[in-house]
Amino acid sequence: MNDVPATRSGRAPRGRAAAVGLSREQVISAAIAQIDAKGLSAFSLRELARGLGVSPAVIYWHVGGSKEDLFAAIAATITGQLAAAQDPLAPWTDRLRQVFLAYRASVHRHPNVSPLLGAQMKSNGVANLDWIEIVLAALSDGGFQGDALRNAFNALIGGLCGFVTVELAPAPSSEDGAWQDRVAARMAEVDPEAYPLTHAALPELANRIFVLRWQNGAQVPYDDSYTVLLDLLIDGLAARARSSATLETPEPLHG
Amino acid sequence: MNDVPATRSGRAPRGRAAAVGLSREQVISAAIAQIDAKGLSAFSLRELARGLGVSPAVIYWHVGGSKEDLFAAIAATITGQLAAAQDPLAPWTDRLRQVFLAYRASVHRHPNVSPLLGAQMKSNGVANLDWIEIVLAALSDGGFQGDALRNAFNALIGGLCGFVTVELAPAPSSEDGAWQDRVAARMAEVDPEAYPLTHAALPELANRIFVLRWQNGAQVPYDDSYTVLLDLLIDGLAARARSSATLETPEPLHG
DNA sequence: ACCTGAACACCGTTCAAGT
DNA sequence: ACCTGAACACCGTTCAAGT
Repeated sequence: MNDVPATRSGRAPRGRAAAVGLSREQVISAAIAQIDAKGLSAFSLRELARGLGVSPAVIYWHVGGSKEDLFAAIAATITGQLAAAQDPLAPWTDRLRQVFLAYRASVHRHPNVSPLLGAQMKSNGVANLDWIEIVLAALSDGGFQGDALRNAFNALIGGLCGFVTVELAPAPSSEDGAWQDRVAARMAEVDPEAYPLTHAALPELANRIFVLRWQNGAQVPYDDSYTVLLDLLIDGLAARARSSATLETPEPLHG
Repeated sequence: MNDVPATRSGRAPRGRAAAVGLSREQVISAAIAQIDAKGLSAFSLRELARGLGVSPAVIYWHVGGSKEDLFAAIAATITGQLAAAQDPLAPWTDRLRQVFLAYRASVHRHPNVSPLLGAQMKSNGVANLDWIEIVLAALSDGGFQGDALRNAFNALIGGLCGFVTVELAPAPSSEDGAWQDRVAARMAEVDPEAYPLTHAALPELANRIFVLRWQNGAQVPYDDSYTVLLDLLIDGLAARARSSATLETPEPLHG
């Protein structure tokens, strides 16, 4: 509603503070920058403070609580602008498609942050209401109510956000060539008698399917697989919506 | 093939070692037990060593490398028996259903370990080949080849394993009632003007859908939502399989 | 209001040394 | 072969104290 204050209190900093002049937003975006650069496992509050040229205690003052709170704030920042790229006049199926394509795109902009989104509930809890409202509205327009609405919502969020989480699961400490080599070597040794299909698929699928890969979705993105998943879900929901006027207990006709 | 050795070398331990007599398997299952009991964030190698009454260095000796290697071993243990409950004579759609129901069930047996499965690639890499072979064989029987096979495989694994990962995403440090209260309070304050559908859905959906919840799938499991996701995917794949004899470049008719 | 500096109780990992 | 004990370089978090 009002101007975003540059400092936590909204007043101009004075004295020694002016020389540092840190805001909560700056702390958060510095944290994102460090995670982008070095990976989540290399990130620490002390390293963040060092990068900002500041005492470790400062982080706590600005962001409050604990490391978990900072992570939650980061997650909220990244999923904060999902509602923007949304055409409210499009058919409900298209709106779902848009929103979940936007979700994946925004996570791919900061792949190292990904574990904070799908795999930590505290970050989940902050997620913005606009996004939820869009998904609920679309499903509602599709005729989903009650249990059917709940299950459709969960299947979409769980399946699609989950896909992105798995896609961007961090590999062992960045640039650990030894691990990549070992994975590749193990794949070369797959027994063609015991695992004929896996063996046959390897030349074409190695490093391009989950489980049989040594790089994650930041290096080898799964765009078309995600599209297939999205289509399967949305087409399936649309088919169910068509097949029954109301998907849950129908309203009484004269009530 | 041969007997599982009680010690790393396969020989009986002598001297001081006999009094401790630790095996790699014992270390791993002790680790799983501790994670089950206290959660992944409370787990540490030193705490594990303390629980075993042993020096921290022992863990490294048995499991090799680093904490990541122990985590990978834990993941492999948990996903290790997926192939067992499998009926190879069932239709390919049923085989897929069985395997992914078994996957979720086995992760739910150790919900606190869940982040190691979906959200860490090193654990992924070890996953057992039997499982992959089953999924590839089923899809192959369904007629999928080439890119269609790859995308179907990724959509299934990413969507379904991802769902379970999100479902079991750990909540803030166990028993943090303050956080749960704050989430519940925030939900009660949702503006009915700005978010009409979210507001209307809250009484029925609070704590039963992703994002708007304060407990994870270990306390509030999403069985039916998972079933819906599984049906959407398998039914969708079956429909695509029917609609085209071969899904990829067809074999020449007289080759 | 915003920041420093020191302190506390922990980590993961390595390595010489024991038996 | 298997284990101990000590050591190193780090953490997250808190708190009195400064301006």
